[in-house]
Amino acid sequence: MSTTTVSNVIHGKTGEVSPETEQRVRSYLEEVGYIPNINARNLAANHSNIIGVVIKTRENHYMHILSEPFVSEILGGIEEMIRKAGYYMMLYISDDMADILNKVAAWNTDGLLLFWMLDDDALRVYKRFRKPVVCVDTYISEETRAQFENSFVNIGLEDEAGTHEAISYLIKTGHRRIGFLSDNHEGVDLVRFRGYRRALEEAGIKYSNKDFFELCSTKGEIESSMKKLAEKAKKYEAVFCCSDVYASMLINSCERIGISVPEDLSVIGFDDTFPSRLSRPSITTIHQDIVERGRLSIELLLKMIIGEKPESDQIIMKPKLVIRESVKERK
Amino acid sequence: MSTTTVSNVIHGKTGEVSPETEQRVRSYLEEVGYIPNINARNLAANHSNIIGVVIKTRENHYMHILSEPFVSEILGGIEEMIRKAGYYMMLYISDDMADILNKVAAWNTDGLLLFWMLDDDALRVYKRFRKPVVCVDTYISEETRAQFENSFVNIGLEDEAGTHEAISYLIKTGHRRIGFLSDNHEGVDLVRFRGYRRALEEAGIKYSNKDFFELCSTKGEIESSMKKLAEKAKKYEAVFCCSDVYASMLINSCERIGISVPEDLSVIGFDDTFPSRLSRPSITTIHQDIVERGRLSIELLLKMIIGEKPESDQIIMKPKLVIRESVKERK
DNA sequence: TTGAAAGCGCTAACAA
DNA sequence: TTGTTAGCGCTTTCAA
Repeated sequence: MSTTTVSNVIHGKTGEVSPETEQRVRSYLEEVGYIPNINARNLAANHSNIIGVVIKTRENHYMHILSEPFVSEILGGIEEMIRKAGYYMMLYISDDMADILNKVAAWNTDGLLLFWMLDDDALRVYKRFRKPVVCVDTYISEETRAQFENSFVNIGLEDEAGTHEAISYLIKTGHRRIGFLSDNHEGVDLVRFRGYRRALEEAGIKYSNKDFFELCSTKGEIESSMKKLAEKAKKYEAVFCCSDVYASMLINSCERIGISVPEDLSVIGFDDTFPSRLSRPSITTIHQDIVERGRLSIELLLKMIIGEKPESDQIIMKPKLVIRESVKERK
Repeated sequence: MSTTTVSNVIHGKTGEVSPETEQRVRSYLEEVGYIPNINARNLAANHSNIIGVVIKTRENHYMHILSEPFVSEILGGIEEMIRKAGYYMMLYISDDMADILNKVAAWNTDGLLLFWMLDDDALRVYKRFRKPVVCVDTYISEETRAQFENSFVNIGLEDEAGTHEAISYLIKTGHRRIGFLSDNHEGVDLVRFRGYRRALEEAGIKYSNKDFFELCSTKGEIESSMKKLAEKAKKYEAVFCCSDVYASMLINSCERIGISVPEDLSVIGFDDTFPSRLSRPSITTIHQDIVERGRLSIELLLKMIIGEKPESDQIIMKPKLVIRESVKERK
């Protein structure tokens, strides 16, 4: 009963082992309560069965990134998929690229899922890592993508079109003074902003910088910031919010100062996360299938890990408008 | 420049290395961009720098456990603490004890954080693991605790007293027909139920089995189940809910069938998670410092990992009532 | 202060 | 079909 034989039955390579031996080995394993040492296995096999999930955060955000409904929902899909495939998930949360790069290199996981990374940061990670990488919500140029040597897929969303649809719907239902609420002006939110601008332009509605409702989302300031924006909303007929949570918070702030939603102000959200259904009025929003997107990203990553080349290095999912109660038709 | 020397400077044992050599080693490390291989290190040193976080789930729950506000908030505190201490977090989510036991043994993490585990399941894990364990929200008998050989701390909450306070408050504000809403009847919720019963008894209010609002929280059924409970609530003056999310959902269901909160029905939640502030009316609830509890649990675990014996094997935190808008004084 | 060497538990190539 | 053996990259003991 040599190590090879034992190793073989452990890994189910029973074609190479006689049934009797296999049985013998199995009962022995059972008897001693054998548990493989994962570190040793990983070291020898040069893989880890770990998928690293990297989330780049902003410092001093008003809530921990794991509490963001979008994040917790997509992580749910991701975690489940990883677990069911027999892999382990390791979370790297950080706002520091150098830190991320080190951890990624040290652990040498089998694959990496990158959230909200900038174009060239994603590339830096890959240069260091040189194993399969899937990006979520990264706007990445074709030239950059080409440098990933087929070990890369970006899985995104039609943010521009989705926002355009939302704004067009507002315009169609009689709104003209429409604000755009966000806490930043880059990445995903920037693209959504473009969709907003395009919809306005197409309807011949002038945009002014004032129409950008810039929320300060840091810890001590978000409430007061939202309060100010609610005041400002008095002059508007509708506000598009870059997340359902912000939409929900805006509705509350408005109701508190006597602006009734949707009677006085229409509010529209994005993502169709849990809060949009929990809010009252429930929130009209742009739906995306978050859990499915999480699952799909892992599915793709897993395929690359076993050596399959992805069919395309970019998958862009389509969101769609879900009409609930927070938008009112105006004459 | 031998391996030992290099290893010594990496680990800061510079007492054993001459300054010149140290400098030489450091610049070499810098030059080649040295990154330690974590698996090799762990194998040799027989530790992992990983803290395992085990969450035992119920199958077919209406939302992924990571999306539960309580879970995501406490994980936020946990993740942050683990990261800042230079450790890594590995999540094991499962509803199967055998599975959990195997993973725990295979990975041989430095410590384990156990969520909502039953008394003897926690002990089984320890018997297998034999390293520091911290339990969160586990009701565990003194005899069981004694078997953990000082490598154990339970960090709980005064669930009974908290609920008692909530119910007493309802009674004081003029409510008598008070329901208790939960989706199970064990562990934490069972203890809360006892607090509810005690408060009723002390006020001389009779309890009937009908006063237990049992929510079916599985995927396809939660909405209809909540709807039924809202109907049932017509006969009540107040309902205590075992979570803020349920309180929020109940409020919505009630409003939809014309029961106004708090005018017709008072609703009280538990935990003081984000939804209690996001709801309208905002929810009167029992506050607990969730993030702090997460941090504290890791702090204790870390201490045990470096060999300190915990001062006590049980830390029970105190919740407190937060009065918001969902309870109305009745004459 | 430095270096040589054993060994952590496993995989996999190769030999028998 | 089974067994032997050389690493995987690191830590640590012991000798120089």
